[in-house]
Order: sequence, then structure tokens, then C-alpha cells
Amino acid sequence: MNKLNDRRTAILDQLADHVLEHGLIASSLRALAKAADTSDRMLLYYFKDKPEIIAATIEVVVARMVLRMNDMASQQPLALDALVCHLSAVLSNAEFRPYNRLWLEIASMAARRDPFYVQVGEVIGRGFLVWGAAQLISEDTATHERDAAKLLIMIEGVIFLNSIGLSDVVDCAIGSAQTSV
Amino acid sequence: MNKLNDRRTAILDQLADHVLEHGLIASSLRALAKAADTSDRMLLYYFKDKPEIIAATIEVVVARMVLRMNDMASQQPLALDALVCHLSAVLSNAEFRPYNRLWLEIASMAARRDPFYVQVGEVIGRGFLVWGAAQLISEDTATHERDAAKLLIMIEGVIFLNSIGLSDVVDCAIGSAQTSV
DNA sequence: TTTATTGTGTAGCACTTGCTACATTGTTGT
DNA sequence: ACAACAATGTAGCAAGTGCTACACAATAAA
Repeated sequence: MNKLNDRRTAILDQLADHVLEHGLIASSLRALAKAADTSDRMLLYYFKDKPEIIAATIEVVVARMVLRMNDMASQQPLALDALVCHLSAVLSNAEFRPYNRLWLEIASMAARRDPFYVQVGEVIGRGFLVWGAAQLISEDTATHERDAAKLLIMIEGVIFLNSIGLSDVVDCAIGSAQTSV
Repeated sequence: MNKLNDRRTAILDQLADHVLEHGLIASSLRALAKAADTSDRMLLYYFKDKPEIIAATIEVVVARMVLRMNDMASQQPLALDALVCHLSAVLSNAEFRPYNRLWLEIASMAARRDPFYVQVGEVIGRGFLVWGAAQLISEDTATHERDAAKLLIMIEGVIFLNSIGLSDVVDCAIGSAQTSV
């Protein structure tokens, strides 16, 4: 039972690598099996079915993302403009590209009203919202919530534009220091 | 030759309907053929291969979108905040949901570095940029380009958040009048 | 009237998808 | 030593994928 769980988490770790690199679209059972050095038969032995595999894998990815984000958080609270600038630079970093791609893929499925991805998208999005609000300082508390919402909008907009190759537009608007592709 | 072209455009019109409603993910040759009241065999008779079909269909969709957007454009130029508010309300309208979903799907493919979708995404995105800039009025010409870039970021952010079910966050940040889902 | 071109249906190929049946190993506890 | 169970390989199914071969009718060109 414990060994089985260990094996599961080990597999999920490799699946997270694969999903981050190749996306959900390239994640058939056979492809995932190969990534985890096992067989599709074995994946269905450790997990109920494909949806459960994907859900568990996304959980692992999100956990990793949270760790990375906390590393990159600004030390002291910032005003809206400064925080947008800082987070835009962080998320434009090459290290975050895999996460951004997957995030966009999830959003795309959520837009199709797929219940699973709608839920995943909303949970992650709202988590991001409170995470940003915690680093944000506003003139008065009344504007704080609105500033946090604006922050989220701009961050998602930055991710979106970077993904379709308009990072120059992002630079023009935000004027962050360095941009890596 | 002319008759063949007529047939092609008639088919593309029905394919655009299907793609807008069901997305690229649900657009196998057989599904597209059914949507156009024909056979997959015939689709490949009128078009070279599937990529050509998809490319032509997206062109039709974009043409439609441009028409709709021009209808919805504000009559007189607006300042950044007002224009963001106006366009956010327009694009949150139910009529635009199919376009937004497809737009997100394209962005998701572009993020995967698929050359075709990268190009499509960039063309549409930059078109959107100049379209927005034309309706935008700024204090001086120096800030105009930057304001247009900010406008694009916020609009894409709005589309993104609406798609993952965070339209309340959009309302909080932008404060648009009515929001329909 | 013959010949060529244009349009259409029926079958099918080779491949991938999620998933399962079945047999076979290894590793236990008794 | 033997039974019980966990772990894995081989094969395969039914459905779906893009795409093609081939036959056949209608229309146009000679």
C-alpha cells in the first residue's frame, strides 16, 4: 500500500515533466507510459482511468508552480504598476514558459465548458488572485481588491501576448527590464 | 473554375459555423464533412489537405470577426480607461463567446510553437492592436503607442479570465455595465 | 458520337486512441 | 513448499484519424 503510493508519486513526477514539456495534447496513455518508463497497462493499474491520471498530474504541476512562484515573489509589497512590471518580467522568464503553455491549454479547454477544466482553471486562477493580492499595496483598502483584479487581468494578458509572439507589445506596455524567449 | 470556387466558399461558410461552435479540437475531416453536408472525400477534392481546410476556415472566421468588431466599435475615440471598459463589455457579450473560445484555442496552439498557429496568432493579434489604437486617444502621441499596447494586454486578459469563469474578477477590475455569460 | 473533365459514392488502408483479457512472473506470509 | 497477491508483458478490440483507390454518372469539348 505504501510502496504502491510511492510508485504512484514517482510516476506522477515523470508525467508532470512530460506534460510540462509536451502539453496535454501530446499526452496519450501510450506517450505518458513511455515518459514514465512503463506501459499504458501499468498506468491503468496504478490509476483508475485517464482523467484521474491527468488530474493527478496537473496537481503535481500546480504544486511545482507554486514553489517556483514563491521563490520569485517580491520581498516587500509593491504598488500596482511596480508589481505588474515585476511579475511580468518573472513570468516572461524562459523557466516559466512550460507553465504558461499548459496554463493556456487549460484555459482553452475551460473555455469549451469542459467541467473538469473549468474547475481546475477557476481554482488556479483564484489562487493566483489571492497570491498577487498579498504582495500588493494600495492607497486605501477600498482600492485593494480592484487593484488585485487589475493585476490578474494584466498578468494573464501578458502571458497571452507572449504566447502568440507579441512580447514586443508587452515590453512596450510594461517596459520590463529583460525579456527572454 | 468559377463554379468550383463558389462551392468552395459555400463549404467554407458552413465549416466556419462548425469551427466557431465546436472548436478545432472537434474538427476531424469527417465531422467537418458532416457540417458541410458532404463527405470527407469531397473536402479533400476541393482542398489539398486538412491544414489547407483549417487555414481557409480560420480566414473566414477572422473576416466575420472583423465585421462584428467594426459594428461594435465606439463612434468617437476614447481615453484608455474608457475604451478598455467599452471593449471589455463588448467582448464579454455572448455573441463573441465563440470567437473568444477559438481565439484562445489558437493561442494555445501558438504557445506550442506550431508554426502555422504562431503566424495566425501574430497576424490577428497585431491586427487587433492597430484596430484598437485607431479608437484610442492619448494625452500626447508619445504615450499613444504604449496605451495601445496596454489596451491589448487588458483585453486579452479579460478574454482569458472570462474563459476560466472569473468574470466577477473582470467586473471588479473594469466595472463594465452588463455582463452576459 | 466520342472523349475528356468535373463531381460524387463506397471501401478501405495504416495508424492512433482509451481500455481490457489473459497469462506470467516475482515476492510475500504461512 | 505452497498459496496469495502484487506487478508486468503480449495481444487485441472497437472506435476514430487523415487520406487514397476505384468505380461511376453527368456535363462539356472535340
